[in-house]
Parts: sequence; structure tokens; C-alpha cells
Amino acid sequence: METRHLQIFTAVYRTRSFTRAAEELFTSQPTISEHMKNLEDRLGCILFDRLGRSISPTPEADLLYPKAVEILDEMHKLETGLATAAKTVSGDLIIGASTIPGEYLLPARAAHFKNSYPELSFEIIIKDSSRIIDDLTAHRIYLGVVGTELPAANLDFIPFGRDELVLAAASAMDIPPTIAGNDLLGFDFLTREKGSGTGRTVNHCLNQAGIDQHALRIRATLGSSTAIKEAVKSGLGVAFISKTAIHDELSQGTVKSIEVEGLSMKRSFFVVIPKKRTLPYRYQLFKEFLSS
Amino acid sequence: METRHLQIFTAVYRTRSFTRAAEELFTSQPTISEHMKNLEDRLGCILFDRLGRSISPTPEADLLYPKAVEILDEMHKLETGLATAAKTVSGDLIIGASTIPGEYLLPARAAHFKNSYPELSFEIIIKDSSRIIDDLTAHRIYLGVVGTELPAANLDFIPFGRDELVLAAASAMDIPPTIAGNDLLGFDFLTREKGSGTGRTVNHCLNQAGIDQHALRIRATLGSSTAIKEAVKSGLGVAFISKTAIHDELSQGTVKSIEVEGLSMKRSFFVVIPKKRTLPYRYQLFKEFLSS
DNA sequence: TATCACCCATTGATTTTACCGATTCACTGG
DNA sequence: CCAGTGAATCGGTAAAATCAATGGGTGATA
Repeated sequence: METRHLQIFTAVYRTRSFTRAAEELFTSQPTISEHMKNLEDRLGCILFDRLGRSISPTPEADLLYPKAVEILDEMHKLETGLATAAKTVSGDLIIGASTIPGEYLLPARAAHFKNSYPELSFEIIIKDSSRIIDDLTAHRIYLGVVGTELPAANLDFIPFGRDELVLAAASAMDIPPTIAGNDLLGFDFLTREKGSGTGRTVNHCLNQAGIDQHALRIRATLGSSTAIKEAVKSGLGVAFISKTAIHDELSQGTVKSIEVEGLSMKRSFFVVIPKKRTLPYRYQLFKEFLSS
Repeated sequence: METRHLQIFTAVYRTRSFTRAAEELFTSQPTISEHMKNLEDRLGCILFDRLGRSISPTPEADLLYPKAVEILDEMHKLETGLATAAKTVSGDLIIGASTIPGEYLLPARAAHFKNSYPELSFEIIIKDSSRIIDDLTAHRIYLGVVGTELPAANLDFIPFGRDELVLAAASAMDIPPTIAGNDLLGFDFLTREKGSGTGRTVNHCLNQAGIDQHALRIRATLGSSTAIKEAVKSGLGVAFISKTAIHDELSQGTVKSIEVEGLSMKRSFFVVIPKKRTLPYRYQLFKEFLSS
């Protein structure tokens, strides 16, 4: 049974006439006859008794009419409303993020965004940058925010905000505010595990500055920025940490940042989205909010 | 938007593949592609992101799918169930009937029929036979029961039960059980108004017996069988009455029936239905119940 | 990195369907 | 019985749906 059948049936039912239904639908009377016969065959029952000068709906037609109207109405709503209905901003907004964005950058922005769309509920999943990228390529999430630009096909990396890594040490340690690159070899270092965006950036920048990272003394490898921060505070060693992450500690004076000559560790964050997938509207909006 | 669009869309959504949807629907893959493009154009949104090796439903598709399934389901129910759904026996069963059938014959049969279909509610409209016929030809009612076979086009008269008219008099009156036709001229008659089936039958039978009905002394014309019966009982006159209508009075002995030589007033009742209209199923059933 | 396998899009030909004008048929009301 | 009205039918035409073949792009594999 096609939409046209129902459309024609309802017109005939309302007008009580094949001819008038044809006029209403801007078609010809034989077309109406043909379709009605077809529909009656399919349904296995007569819908209108042909009385000669007039027609009279059968009980089956009386049953069919409200249902047909309902179906047509549903379809019409779909045709006109689907494109906009999908633009409701509500539900879960799940973001995969690496540590720095996930813990320091996104919470504030998410809260701000949520002011505009209170129906939203945020979920920020914090993982390695590389795992976030995996989740994106495997279509497990729609949107990620990471600190490195991995060359992954099918993903768009959109720059978003900047950060700077600094060499952080406990204030109590006796280190001058500026040191030479080679002085780094004398410190005990605390690092993040492999896969961390911070780690990648550090390696890259050290290379740029002509420093061999393998020559550094690694005292411990820890699983989170916070863990490293605490270890630094208690004097276990020094570490390259995001300036953003130790913002509070710097102003409180519990941690100090040390400048290394010739070493600049500026770093970009990226909003990452699948290249070819259509983002749900809320993700689209949030992406634009972040990258604007 | 045609049914085919939804059918194809749901198959693609379920199989997550144009090719497999084509197999499922016993058609070719280009057909699926074509329809999907067409549907996406109509809806003004993309439904599946083509990712190369696989496709991924967009949020719009997620919205559309349950609605599409619902619509298809509705349609399927209509196609398979409409012909039988109309066979539910419930609702009002409205019958137009003339006096004798409406007051004496139908109530018992209606009650009996209602035992089988308790959901039914009967309504018996009692009018002149001729007005019942009018109601039928004007499509105001589906079924009538009258005592005369009027030659009306578009109506089927189906014989149903028989009755006999008798000459009734109060038991107190001094009349022999059998009289000659000419003796009728000596009585005061009580008659029904014009249009009554009883009246028509009486006239017809008197003619057959060679008696001129205009020669009869009409003492009063009354509006109902019951009124006439009461008038007869109180000795106001005699009347031709349905044997059925005075069944109780005859056995109680308050009224007696007098045989008139050469006058037989057998009478048929008829179930009357429109020739060309499809009767609602309950009427169909009741018609068969009556005429069987 | 080259190849292969897989999947969707496109193309052009073919079949099927929808549609229409003209006419016929059936009925109704005068 | 006749004229008028409305649905059914017929034959031809335009539109659409469908298909086989092909193209293009992706991801797995070796």
C-alpha cells in the first residue's frame, strides 16, 4: 500500500466523489478510479459502494479513514520536521579528552556551554591522547580534545587554545630561575607514561632544542598530571608540566617554574572530530563553541 | 514520501548496508542507493554517512527509524486486518420496523440474537411501513422489517415469517364464530391510519374476496395496533388485527376472532435492505439470522 | 606499498507503472 | 423515455523504477 493510495482514499472519503477528489488532487478521474480499485484489491474489501449517482463509504472505509489520516499526518510531520527535530540540543554530550584539556580546560567551558543549553549533560572521558584517537577512529565517540596532532586519516584536528609546558620544581629546591639545557641532566625527572600528549610534546621540544631526552634521569613514571604535580611538590623530582595545570600552585608559591635556555614548549590543543561523519547537532554546536 | 522509501530505509538501518538491504528486499543495490538519495533529498538531511567500507546512521536516521517502523507496522496491520477488523460485532444495530414486527416479532428475536453478541445494542424505530422504506432509500438506516412488499427499486425484500390478520371482536359481543362476507357491512370498524402495512394487507385481501372496503362502516381511525386492540376490547367496534398482536387476549378469552367465509388474510413480513450498499457486518449477520 | 576485496555512486538501457483524454456504461431525476 | 451525471474502461504516452555494468574510494593483506 503506497502513500498515494491513502492520499486518494482520504480525498474520496471527504468529498464523497471520485470526480471531486480528482479535482482536489489536481489529477484525473480515471486515475482516482484506478487507484481505488487497486487499494480495494489489496485490502480485500470494498471501500465505497457505487450507487450510481453517488457513492457511499462502507464500514471498512469508516474504519480506514481515521487511520489513513493519522498515517499521512505522521509522514507529513516527518517530511517537514525531521531535519529540524534533530536539532534539539539535549541528551549526553560525551567528550574524550586527554588530561590537561579534560581536567583543566574543558570543565569550565562545558559549564559555560551548559548555561545556554541546560538540557545537556556532559560526560568527559579522560584517557591517553592516543586512546582518544582510537575511540574516534572506531566511532566510539564523536568528539575528542587532545594535545597532539597525530596524523590520523578520517579525523579533523581543529586547533583550540594553547598551553605552555614548563619545568616545575618544588619551591624549596635550590634551583635558579633560569638554567642551561645541559643543567637538565643533573635533575631527577618525573614523567608520564607513554601515549601521553604531554610526553610527546616534551620529547619533540627537547629534540628541537638539541637535548637528548634519553640522557635525562627518570626517577619515576606516573599515571596522571595530578600525581606528578604532587610528587613535584613533595620534592621527589622535577617535571615538565602544563603551566595551566600548576597555575594555582605557582600563584600560591608551592611550586616554581624554571626557564630553560633555548627550550620553548608551547603546545596547541586540538578538537578532533571524524572527517566524514555527520555530528549530532549538540556536538556540532560545542565544536564551534570551542574553536571560536 | 512513499512507503517504499521507508521500507528501504528501515532495511538499510537494520543491516547497516545498502548491499545487504538490497538482498533482503530482493532488489538491486543501485535501487537502494537511488531511493536513499531521494529520501534524503525530501527530508532535507543526510541519513547515513558513507564512510567507504561501511555506513553510519546519522542522528536524523536514529530519529526516523522508530517512526518509520511504526508507520510501516500500521500499514501492514491495515493490509492484513482491515477486512476482518470490520467484522467485529458491536455497536448499535438500528432497525426500522412497522408496528407488528417492531412490537411483537423483533423484540424476542433481538434478545435472542443479543445472547450471541452481547456487545450489540439494539434500537428499533417504529414507523409506518412507507416511512421505513423512505428511510431505507434515503440511506438513513441499513435494515427494515415491514409487512408489505412495496415495489421499491434499490431495495431487496426478503420474506421473513408469516402472520395472519383476523377479524377481532370483544368476547362480549354477540357474533357467531363464522360469518359471511356480507355480514361485515353490519359492523362498526376500527382501522389504522394510511400507510400502515396492516391497512394495505386488509384492503388487498378484501379486494381479493370481492368485498368493497369502502362499504365498511369506519367508526374510528387509530394510530397504533395497541390502541385498536384496546378499543376492540372495550367493545367500540371490530377490527382486522394481526393474530400475533392479540395472541395473549385470545388465550385469555377477552377477545375472540371471527372467521369470515372466503376471506384469507395471510400476510408475509419482509426484511428490507438496500440492494447495493455493503451492510455492516452486524446487519449482515442479523439479516441472516432473521431470514434463516 | 601495491593489490585485492568490498561497498556505494553513477550511467544508460529497459521495463513497469502512473497518468490522461476520450469514450462507454450505469444510474437518476425529470 | 430522455438528458445529465458520475464512475469504469480503453489505448496511448510520459514518468518512474529497476537493473547490469562500471567507476571510485576505502581498508585489509601480504
